[in-house]
Amino acid sequence: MEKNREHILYNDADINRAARCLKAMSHPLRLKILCVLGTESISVQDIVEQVGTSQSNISQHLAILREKDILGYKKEANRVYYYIDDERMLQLIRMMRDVFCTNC
Amino acid sequence: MEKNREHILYNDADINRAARCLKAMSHPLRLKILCVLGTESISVQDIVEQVGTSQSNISQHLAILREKDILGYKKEANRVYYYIDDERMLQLIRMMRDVFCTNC
DNA sequence: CTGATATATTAGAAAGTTCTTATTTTATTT
DNA sequence: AAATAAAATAAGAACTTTCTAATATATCAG
Repeated sequence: MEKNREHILYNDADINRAARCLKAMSHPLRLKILCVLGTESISVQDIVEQVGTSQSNISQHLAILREKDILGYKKEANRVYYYIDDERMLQLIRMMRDVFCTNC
Repeated sequence: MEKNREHILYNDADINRAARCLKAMSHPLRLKILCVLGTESISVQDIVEQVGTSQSNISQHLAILREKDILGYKKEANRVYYYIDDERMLQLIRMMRDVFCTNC
C-alpha cells in the first residue's frame, strides 16, 4: 500500500478505531471518570462522590466504558474497583492534560 | 484552589471544553476530514473525493466543525477552502497518529 | 435471617445525531 | 441573462444517547 505522508491517519480501520475511542471519552461525565481514575483503582462510591451525579448514572457510564474494554474492574468484598485497562486511553488522557489543562 | 496532583484535568471548565472537542472529532467522517486536512487548506470538492460520501453530508459535517471554531475557511472564486484553525486540534490529531496509527 | 449498604439493571421519555433527498444560494462562464 | 458548477441549507425519518426513577442483586454486620 502506498503511503501518503500528507495524511495523518492512513486507513479507515485506524480512523474507525480512533473514532470509537474518542466517542467513549467525549461525554463530560465519562471524561471526568477517566480523569479521576488516572492510574488508580477507585470504588464506584468514590467515583460517584468525585464526579458528582447519581449512582445509577455513574454505573451506566461505567458500563459503557467497560463494554468498550476501556475499563477493567475487580470486586473486593462488597465494593467494585474500576481502573483504566487500556494503555492507549491512558496516553490519551495524559495528552488531554497537555492540550486542555489551563493551570497545570 | 487546592490542586490534587492525582487528577489529570483539574476543573469542570477544562473537562467540558475537552469533551466538546473530543465529541467533534468522534465521528468517523469528521475525524477523517480532520486527518485529510492536516495542516493544509483543501476545497470542499477535494474533501468530498478524499473522504468519500455525498457533498451534502460533507457540507453538514464541515458546518459542525466550523460552528465549533475548529475549522476556518476562505472563499476563492466559487470554491471554498477549509483548514484546521485550532492549534489544539492539530496537536490532538498528531497525537491520535501516535496512539492509533498501526503502520506509520 | 434481617436490615443496611454497594452496585447493576431495566424501562421509558426526552433530546440529540445522522443520513438522504430536494432545494437554494452564490459565483462563474458563455 | 442562461446555463453550469460549487457549496450550503432544509425537512424529516431512523436511530442513538442520555437521564430519571424504580427495581434487582450481592454482600456484609448484627
